[in-house]
Amino acid sequence: MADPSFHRTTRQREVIIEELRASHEHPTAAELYQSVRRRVPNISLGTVYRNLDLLSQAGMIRKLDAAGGEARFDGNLEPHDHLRCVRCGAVSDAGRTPVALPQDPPACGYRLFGYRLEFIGICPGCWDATHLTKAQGSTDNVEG
Amino acid sequence: MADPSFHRTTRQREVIIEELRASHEHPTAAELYQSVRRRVPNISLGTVYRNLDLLSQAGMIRKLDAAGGEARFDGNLEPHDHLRCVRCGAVSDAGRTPVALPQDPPACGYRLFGYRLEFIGICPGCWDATHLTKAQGSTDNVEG
DNA sequence: ATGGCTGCAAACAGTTTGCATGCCC
DNA sequence: GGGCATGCAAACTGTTTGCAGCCAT
Repeated sequence: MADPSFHRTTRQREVIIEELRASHEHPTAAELYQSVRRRVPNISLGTVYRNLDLLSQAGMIRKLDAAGGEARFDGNLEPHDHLRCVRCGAVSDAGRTPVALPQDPPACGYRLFGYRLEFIGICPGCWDATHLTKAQGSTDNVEG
Repeated sequence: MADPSFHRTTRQREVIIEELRASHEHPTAAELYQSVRRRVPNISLGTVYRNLDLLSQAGMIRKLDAAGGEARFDGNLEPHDHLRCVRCGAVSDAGRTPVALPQDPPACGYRLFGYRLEFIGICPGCWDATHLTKAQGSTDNVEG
């Protein structure tokens, strides 16, 4: 968990990066595992996790948050924001909305170097589902 | 997980809300469990989880994300942003930085109703630790 | 009294880790 | 050849859930 300086180039690692870069769906570790498995059939889930961890610490991929649930990963390093569906947890890309870092943090004392902006809403699929069937209202509380 | 209309008033529930409202530290479920336990000694962790879930679905508290790790909870319903320490995971309050919701979502089709803004950085404590001892560089990748 | 709520503990899901072996440098 | 990386599986952590009894309404 410490010095991330030197890394070997293994087939597993290459394919993991490729698949993640190719996907725009912000896959979970398990999802990525499935797609990588098609090209490296006997890769193990543990290896996927180990590499995702390594790569995100090396700054080669981004790790997204998810409350209690599964982490999602993003191969797109361009600064950009996300749209998250409160209903199904899907994450879509959005452009970058510029936000100025707080310059005069009264007493926060934090060294800031970035921000994470996520728009909260309901994705088209879930919206339709809700408005066709009289669906249930399981909308975990939203911040905003 | 559905109809959040009617809830009873139990001592456990009251204390959970009170402790959460009183804390400005965005405690995890386990941390909250500890502080509630001082007033309701034989409450169970399961009850804490059940209530946190209920309350957040009722909109009475906020549930914060945490990648892979523990969820944190916020009793402050005022719209506000957060400062998150990449090193230790601590979460502090920040004011509200106004951000306009994307008005012309080209093809996103999302129904948006809020956003979540988190400034990423290193908290005073971790910063000091890093600069006193030649600490390790475990900085999970940051978004922004 | 009635059914939502609780404590307890077992079950789960996602993630991490130890170990022996394999393969990149 | 040396040591990082892998596959496998067990271990862990955080969270959820089934059940029998309790208590607010």
